[in-house]
Amino acid sequence: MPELPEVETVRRGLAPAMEGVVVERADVNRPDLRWPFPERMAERLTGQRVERLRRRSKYILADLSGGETLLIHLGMSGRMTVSGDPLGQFVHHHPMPQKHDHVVFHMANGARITFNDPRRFGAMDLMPTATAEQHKLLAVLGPEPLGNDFNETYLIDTFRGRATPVKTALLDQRIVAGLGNIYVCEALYRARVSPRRKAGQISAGRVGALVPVIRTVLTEAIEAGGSSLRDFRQADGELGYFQHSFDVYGREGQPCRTEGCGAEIRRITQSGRSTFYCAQCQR
DNA sequence: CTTGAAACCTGCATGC
DNA sequence: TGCATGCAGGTTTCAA
Repeated sequence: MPELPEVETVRRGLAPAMEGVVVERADVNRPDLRWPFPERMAERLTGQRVERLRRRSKYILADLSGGETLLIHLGMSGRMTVSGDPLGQFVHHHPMPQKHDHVVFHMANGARITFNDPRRFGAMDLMPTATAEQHKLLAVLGPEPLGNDFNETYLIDTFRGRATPVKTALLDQRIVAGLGNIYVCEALYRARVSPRRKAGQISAGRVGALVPVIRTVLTEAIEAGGSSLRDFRQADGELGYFQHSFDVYGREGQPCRTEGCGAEIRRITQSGRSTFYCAQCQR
């Protein structure tokens, strides 16, 4: 499910309940998600204070007082829920345990963080904070799309000579880390670039123009997530999933919203994923 | 090297 | 009602 904006929203929602707070207990209800949990994970978390919650791409990183960092990935269906926060920012009491509640963190401030993931494509791992960036899963990632290393020059250079469709290229986390199927479709629509176009075949000017569009699409989504954070505090405490208004994603057969267009949004399959676009506007 | 397909797993909507 | 099919916001691993 979650792309960069959703993961950032989860991080921001978890922060007030977790940062500076000791993990009193961790319930690990099964041996693995996508991979086995790290050795003695529950014990290694117990008694640790969460110093800081960070995000890298779609990963949440919790730096712990003992020098280790907990890495969390939500996969396709991972969800985090906060309950019982004593400040009353979240749901007051704890919900009934649900199917697929795989890990539960009991915080010393009374907050309870529940990780639920039906498909179990998510992951957790522990590593030394000092070398976190060298973790196998993080080392292969390209630049953050909202960071300075992701710029016009970089993208033009990286696309040069590539035969792969631009849609597939932007989905490649080694090129830019954090975009997923929804926001790639939305960004290409806004940039009026056809998802079928080969990355290396697009003019430098149009490739460069993708950079600010990607930034805008992600930033707007993060802001929408921020609004949802304020709203759901008295709701169910689930973080990260908020009301989206997409221009193309999931709108197959519906009219293009571009002024004076109205063509039907199409769905095609590219490297096994659905792509939504307007064949009229995107060239 | 690049590119594409398969694999991991459950749930839900749709159609017969 | 059951059952089969196809789809889902991700990423690694393997094959070509």
